[in-house]
Amino acid sequence: MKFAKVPMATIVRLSIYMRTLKEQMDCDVDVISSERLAKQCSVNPAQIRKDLAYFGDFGVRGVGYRVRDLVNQIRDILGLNRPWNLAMVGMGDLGSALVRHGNFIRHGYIFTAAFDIDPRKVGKMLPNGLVISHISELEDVVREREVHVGIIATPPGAAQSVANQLVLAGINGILNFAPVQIQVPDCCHIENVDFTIKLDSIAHHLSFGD
Amino acid sequence: MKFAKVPMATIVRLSIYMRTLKEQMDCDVDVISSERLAKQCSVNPAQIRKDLAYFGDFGVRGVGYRVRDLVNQIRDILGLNRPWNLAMVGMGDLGSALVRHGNFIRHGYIFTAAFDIDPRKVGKMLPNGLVISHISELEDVVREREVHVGIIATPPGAAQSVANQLVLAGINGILNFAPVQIQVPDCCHIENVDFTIKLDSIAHHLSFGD
DNA sequence: TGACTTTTGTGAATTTACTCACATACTTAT
DNA sequence: ATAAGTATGTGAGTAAATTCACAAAAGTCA
Repeated sequence: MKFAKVPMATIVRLSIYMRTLKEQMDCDVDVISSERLAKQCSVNPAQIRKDLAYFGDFGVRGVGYRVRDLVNQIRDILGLNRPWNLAMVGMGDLGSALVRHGNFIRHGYIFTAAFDIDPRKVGKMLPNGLVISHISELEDVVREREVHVGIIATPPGAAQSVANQLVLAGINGILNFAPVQIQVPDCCHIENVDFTIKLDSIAHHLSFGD
Repeated sequence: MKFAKVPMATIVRLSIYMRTLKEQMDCDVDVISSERLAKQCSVNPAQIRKDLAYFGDFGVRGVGYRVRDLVNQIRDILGLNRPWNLAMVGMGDLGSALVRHGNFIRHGYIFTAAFDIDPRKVGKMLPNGLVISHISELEDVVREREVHVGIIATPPGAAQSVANQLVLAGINGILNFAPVQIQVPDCCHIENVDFTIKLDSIAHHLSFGD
């Protein structure tokens, strides 16, 4: 195992590898080569081997990688071998859809809180049993329910203020769906999910080729 | 204006610059320096100047950039000076929320079609007047309504098949919300929106610091 | 007009990331 | 036991992206 600085891009790719490996597991594939995995993930085989080499020797020469073992290794590398509690802030169309979306559960993430500023929504129970809290209670509820990651799905204008409150409540990880650039202190890691930016890339591509 | 190869990352940043510049316009800011814009976008000022320099000289030395002009310039660079028609495939929770979401409209994108495989959903009219079509009609409807970009919000298992149909219908741009790696021919540009991957990055970060 | 301030545009330096190519190690078959 | 066949792990080479640092250009004010 080495201790060189790991590129951020490697971490992202590890997630992709894990997802693809899980699919393979479902198809009863026991062992996979970097070449085959690479094809499925649309990356270079050497890239995969190098990405994994940052963290140890997980393969068997002449054979490949044992799928189940590698999934577990990557799970450990990413820190997914423990529960992570999420809080959704902003229960509009998008926020509600995301909370209901099975994808978070499937990957081991659990919503333990949901907030909205609209008093009419507060108190309502979601299909998963979660009750919506008012945003004024954010700090208390976040601490009480040990929320690790805050998800922002508010209108753009409210996003920065919500982020501030989350940071104040001790949150160090934010997933932001609001289409604004949010400023957070260094202690807090923020990731943006911004589909209009992705659409813009597509528009550019359609307009001007590569 | 130069003709060097433009990094993909530059295109993504241009979207971010444009969004931030629009916010500034709303605050009646006429002129902005690369330094100030950089701070708001959390990038290096030289990065901004270099990104813009790929496409021309848009600034005034000693002054900065005229906000309104720069927004227009970036709009042209990204190919957003024309309408783009979208089709949503998969009208579950997420797909429905996205179609209702104001963010696409605000950026000039228009949904001209929506598809689902569930016969009970077909024929229903959405708030914006759009009627859901059955996925079997995808090719015809896509051509008829001149859809430019297909958005996939189906369950993972259906995503690849939907992508194939979209490509067959002549679509060259896909925005994929399904958490699977989709293979498309080179003629088609695909962007993935994958929030569990982003969450994994956050989990890693929370577990192991930087 | 000319000195001073500001901020762009950009070549050069640096940092970061990716790919190649091959020695190494493991399996299988004879 | 040995040779043949595969696929990993990695040093070296390549490519790409970012940041630095400063000359050039525009504005301001005496």
